[in-house]
Amino acid sequence: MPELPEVETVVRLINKSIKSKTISKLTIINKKLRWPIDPSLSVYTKNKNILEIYRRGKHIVFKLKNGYILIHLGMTGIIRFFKKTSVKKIHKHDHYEIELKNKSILRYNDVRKFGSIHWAENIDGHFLIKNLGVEPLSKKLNVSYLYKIIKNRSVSIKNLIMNQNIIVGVGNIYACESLHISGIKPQRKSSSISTEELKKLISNIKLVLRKAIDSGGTTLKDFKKLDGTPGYFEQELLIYSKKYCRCGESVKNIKLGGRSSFYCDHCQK
DNA sequence: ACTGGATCCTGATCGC
DNA sequence: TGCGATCAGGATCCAG
Repeated sequence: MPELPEVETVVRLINKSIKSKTISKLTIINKKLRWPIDPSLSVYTKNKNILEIYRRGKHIVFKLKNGYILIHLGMTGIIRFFKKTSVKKIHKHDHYEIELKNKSILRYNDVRKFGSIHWAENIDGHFLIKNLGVEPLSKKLNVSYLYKIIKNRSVSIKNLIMNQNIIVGVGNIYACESLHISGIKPQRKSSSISTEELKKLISNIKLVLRKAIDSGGTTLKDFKKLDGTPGYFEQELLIYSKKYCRCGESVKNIKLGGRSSFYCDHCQK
């Protein structure tokens, strides 16, 4: 489910929803995730104040006084928010929950178990964070930064912009969309991209992500619901999962790095 | 150092 | 209707 805009939306909604800033307890329901959940998380977070909740790449970060909770949603991670009094039943794929002082609860559910939760005393040194690339919506993503990287790379440009060590937050859908709008075929070798094309690509990555955040903000209101299978940005997609391009040409779907890659032979060079 | 492919897991959907 | 194959918005690990 989650690329940068979805994670950003979830973070904003959590910030908006939670009234109490104190964690009363963190309970592990099923520790089997991408990495087994460290039981110490419950100890470190008990009765701690939340100083800040923010996003880094596709990670959700809870900053506490004594360290950080790092949450990744994987493919199918969902965070539900509810009052303790209204919900008690544990659902099949629930993995942990964070209870706040005022009895509201954030509960994590993940069908495919590709998500994760970690404790980090020092976030910058954490193995999931330390090698992350630049935030795409920041000024750090610019032509000179990316040109230095692409000029010596033979990997496809789509896989390159999805590489979290280079740019964070861009996943399969938004990679396809950005390349489509930029008129670039996803399978092109990174080194073959001209500076003109790169300039276009960078500004379109930013554009697509911003638009998706905007629409996520208005349509993802029901993220509390477990069945909140998101359809938010879907209506705005131009190429991902489409049969036909706007130009009328049928859309091609090839595998790159094992992922479906949609493009239009006519509109993308 | 870089690259493509296999891999983790469950459930929905597709084709026969 | 049933059943196996395929696919899913992620990212790590591993061999070459």
